Amino acid sequence: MVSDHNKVGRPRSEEARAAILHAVDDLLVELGYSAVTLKGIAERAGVSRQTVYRWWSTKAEILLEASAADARQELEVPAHEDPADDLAAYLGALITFLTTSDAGIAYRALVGEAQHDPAVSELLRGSDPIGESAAAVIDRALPGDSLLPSMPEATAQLVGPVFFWILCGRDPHALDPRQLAVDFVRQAAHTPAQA
Amino acid sequence: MVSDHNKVGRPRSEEARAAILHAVDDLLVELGYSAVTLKGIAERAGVSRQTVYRWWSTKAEILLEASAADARQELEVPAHEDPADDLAAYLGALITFLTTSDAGIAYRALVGEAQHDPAVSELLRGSDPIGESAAAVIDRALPGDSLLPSMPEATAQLVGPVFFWILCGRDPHALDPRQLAVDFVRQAAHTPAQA
Amino acid sequence: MVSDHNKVGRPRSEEARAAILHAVDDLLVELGYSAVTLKGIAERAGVSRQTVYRWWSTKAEILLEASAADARQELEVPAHEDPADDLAAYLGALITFLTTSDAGIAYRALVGEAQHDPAVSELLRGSDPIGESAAAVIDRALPGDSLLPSMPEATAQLVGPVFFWILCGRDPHALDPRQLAVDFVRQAAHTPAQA
Amino acid sequence: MVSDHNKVGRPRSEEARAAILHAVDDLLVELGYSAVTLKGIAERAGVSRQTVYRWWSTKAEILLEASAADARQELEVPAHEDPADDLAAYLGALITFLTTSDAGIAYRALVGEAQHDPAVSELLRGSDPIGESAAAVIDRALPGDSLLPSMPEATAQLVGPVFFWILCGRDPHALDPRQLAVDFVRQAAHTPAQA
DNA sequence: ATATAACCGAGACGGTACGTCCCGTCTTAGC
DNA sequence: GCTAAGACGGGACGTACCGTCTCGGTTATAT
Repeated sequence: MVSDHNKVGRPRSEEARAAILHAVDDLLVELGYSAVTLKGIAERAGVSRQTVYRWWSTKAEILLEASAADARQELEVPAHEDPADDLAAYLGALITFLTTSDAGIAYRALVGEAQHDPAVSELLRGSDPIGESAAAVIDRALPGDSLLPSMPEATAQLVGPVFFWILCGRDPHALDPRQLAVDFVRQAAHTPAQA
Repeated sequence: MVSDHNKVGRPRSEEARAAILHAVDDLLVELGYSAVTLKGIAERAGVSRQTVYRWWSTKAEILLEASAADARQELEVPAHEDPADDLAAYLGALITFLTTSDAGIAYRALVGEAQHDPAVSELLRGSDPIGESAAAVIDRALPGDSLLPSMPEATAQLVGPVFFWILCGRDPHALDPRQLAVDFVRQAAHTPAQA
Repeated sequence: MVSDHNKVGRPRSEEARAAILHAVDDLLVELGYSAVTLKGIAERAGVSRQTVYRWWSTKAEILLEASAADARQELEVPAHEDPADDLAAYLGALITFLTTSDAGIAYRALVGEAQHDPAVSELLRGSDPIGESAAAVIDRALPGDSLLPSMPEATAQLVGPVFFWILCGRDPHALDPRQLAVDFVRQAAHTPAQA
Repeated sequence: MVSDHNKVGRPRSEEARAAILHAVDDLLVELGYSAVTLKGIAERAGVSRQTVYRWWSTKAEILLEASAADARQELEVPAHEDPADDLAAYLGALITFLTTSDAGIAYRALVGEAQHDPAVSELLRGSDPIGESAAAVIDRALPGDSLLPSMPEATAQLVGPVFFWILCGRDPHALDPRQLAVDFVRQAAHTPAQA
């Protein structure tokens, strides 16, 4: 099969899809999450409202699709030899992501919405750029470690402080990624195997 | 000063105030944050819409006033002799607060809204039950510690993992407060004094 | 052109339009002008409020559209041979219109509103059932008369007394259309041609 | 009796009364009838809302009290020898009153309101500056005339054309008071005595 | 002198309509 | 069958004014 549309009738407009994803990105930055409306997205994208509804149900879904790939990419950091350096670089990237990146603003908005709306919470559970990137970097920096059996908790211990700090609206410049990384390494090193 | 109203004109109705705060609490639990409306609050409270607007600007403000005292109270835990026990008990209370308490649901909704709305973020910065309670319990469990110079960061390290875990919608039963407390104590014990 | 809608998008609902016009008519008679509200019209018509606002700006506009055709029809009277009879029949119809007809009540309400609101005044100037019908009947009863150069003033002289009498709330049964018609004919007969 | 208040308790404040009457006059001219509110009157007068409600029920009542005396005075015109001159002078004053005088604007607003509200209609029937002034001037210009038995109708015939013309929003400069007066005199002269 | 009574201002109260915005759905015509 | 356009019923928004009420305070007469 050479095409995956329904084979009958007009195919889905790829231009419309892209226009919508760009529009939602732009509007989020310009107006903030709560001022983004499906009506506004459609108008900005030069697309009819029905076309948006045909492919997505909520603005959260559109936003997730528009930002997920960017998020994943922005949280990939080059490797460092020293584990603490590696983790510190990652935490620095995480701080930048959560505070200044468009995709990060989208991500925070989605986490925020998830606190009000179980559907968004479910959506997010299927797409967890922070958890995945943190697991990857821990695995790289501290390979073969006894942490692995409890990796999800370890990722929470790594990113949790930064996440809490920023979502509570504190000044991100007061955070010291290197210190956090060092603390994490020390703590992890002594964690006994969970056999 | 014994009364804080303007002393001229009809005094504010304490009944209306209480009815509104109760209504917003009830509605949050029944309908969820995004389905709570100022109109609905007024109707549930048996109060005119204007009376709500006279004293609050947004549902976030009402919700904060309705839940702040409860939150503070629910995050106070009895002391334990062993520092790790003390911190573990606190983290257990925090998990319960964030996942099952009405005030905790309100708090999560507010943190969520703060990601969309800078005004709510500002509001929350002035009322931080988790940060305050965490600082208090650290100070109690690890007194005179070298942590004190960087207490805000220390609180983030203590509560961050739990906060991240729950706000991302993961299963709270998978968390082990005791293990998190032990990790925190070990990490704190080796933190060098910050000159 | 066979249809006057924009030809793109869903066409205007003729049912909604008719329901609104009927509703405003009914409500005017039941409640009186000042108790008619756009909200009430929409509810009575079983229509959303926005649908009313989409097509009209004020209740005056709706009322005018709802009553103009009726007014015009009610002020057409069969011809009489004798000019005084013709004019008297017209004045009788005018009295009935202004005091008992639904369209007449609407018309009086609009003239009343025009005293408060220049927009309504402007609206009425573009739709003047009394002036037009009076001009027609004068032209029919006293054809080729020297009145024609000053027809608007002549119509005012014909209908003015009735109009004043009724709008000031006096008893319409005390009016004698025949006498007024005779007076008007005599006065008109002697009016010199206006060169 | 030297004072007509209840003789016990604080007497009515004459300053408040005057301030209210001035305020309603000013506001009518500045904003137009429909934008005049009891709230606005009270604020402009520097008076509490309750004080207004204590003495008047509606803005129509206040407006009537504020303008009736002025209306009566503005419609008194010096006598002329020639009856047609006398009536023409009166009609000129009437046109000026209805189109440019503050009291006349108030009067038109009240007549307008009377078309919506029977209470205002009743109110006006008890205070009819145009009818009274017209009757007086007819009696003066055409004394002992056979018109007297039907004076109310005669006043309607005199003022009706002007009243209709202006309330329908036509250009008052197009009116010729002298011509109207002449027509009225001719018509009246031939009216047979009403047995 | 001191009640008592009616007034006054200020301003909160429940209520209701305003006009606007967005929701999600629908009904067209056109491609 | 998808698309753009746009009307539809619905409902919350925040504001304004309604008429009423409850305060503290003022100014009279009547004891």
